Amino acid sequence: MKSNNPNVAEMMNGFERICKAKGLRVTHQRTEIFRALLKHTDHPTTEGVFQQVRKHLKTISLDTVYRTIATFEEHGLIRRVHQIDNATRFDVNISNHHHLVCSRCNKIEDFYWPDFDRMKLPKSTSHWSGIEVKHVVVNGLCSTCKKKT
Amino acid sequence: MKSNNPNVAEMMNGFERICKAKGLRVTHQRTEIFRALLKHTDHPTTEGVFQQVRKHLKTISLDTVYRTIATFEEHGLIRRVHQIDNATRFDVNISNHHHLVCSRCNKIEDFYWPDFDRMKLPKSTSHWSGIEVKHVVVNGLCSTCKKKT
DNA sequence: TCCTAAATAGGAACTATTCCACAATAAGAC
DNA sequence: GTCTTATTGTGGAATAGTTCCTATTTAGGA
Repeated sequence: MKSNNPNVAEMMNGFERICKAKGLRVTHQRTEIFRALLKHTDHPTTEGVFQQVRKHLKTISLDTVYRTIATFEEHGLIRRVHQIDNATRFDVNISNHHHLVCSRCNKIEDFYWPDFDRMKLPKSTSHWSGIEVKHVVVNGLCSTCKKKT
Repeated sequence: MKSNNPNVAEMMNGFERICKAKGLRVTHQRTEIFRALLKHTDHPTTEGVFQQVRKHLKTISLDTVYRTIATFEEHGLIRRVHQIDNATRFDVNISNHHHLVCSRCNKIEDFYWPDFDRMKLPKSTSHWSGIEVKHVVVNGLCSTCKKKT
């Protein structure tokens, strides 16, 4: 069983179904953008997706890719990779710790998890080397935002 | 024992020591920037650090903060919070999975870790709610970069 | 105290991203 | 097939985060 890419055709069907269910028009552009995202599981940048899609749809505009990706994100079809906003953030705390990130206000809170720290990575990661840090990121609502709900 | 902020004065001494050991000049600016980072454990942005430092050092330039932070990062004094580069990246893979990030080429590879997925978060995170995703990020060298070493 | 390489200030430049307005297009309901 | 309306292309302009450039300043060794 291929884990990453079980069946592009099937996923594309799913995509159409979801679009219709959400009242999103299934346009050529959206289809191609989604297909590009399915095909390139290496977490491309928006620019990268644009380059890919342009191979099939010469007239696509970068703005459309941005807009479409934002739409997909809103509807939970894709997710942005562990990034909070566009600003780089820093950490003086070099000790082993992990992060809770508030989905609403972007606040980051540290937490400790020794049970996790003791765990060994699965075998499937052994082709990588020089692993210094393993780090858990959890998304949720911080106590302040929770109250405001 | 206060875990985050054991003793600012002591940390500042450590800071000077490390700078000297590494041949870094202990400038006013660096000192203030490091102090600001120690004081604000909420993972500020560079802009945030700049604002803080400016309270004490009116003439500091934003660029200095950027350069200094980069220097600190190079020398392992601080660490950037789970972010790869400035481009937003996406993920169609909504299933539970985790990321290996190459410290050299920024490649992201997915891996699976069911043992981790089954774990329950520690009690210290229970004041947060609506936690949908917990996600491991591992930094290391991908097999391609490993060969080039 | 003097000297020199390292570091800084300030502003310009660059990059990723978003926004805009409006005409042209095309999806999907009928 | 027709109609309505969401979506797209265009191209430029705005924004935000970050980096670059150069003249000037300064830390720290001699």
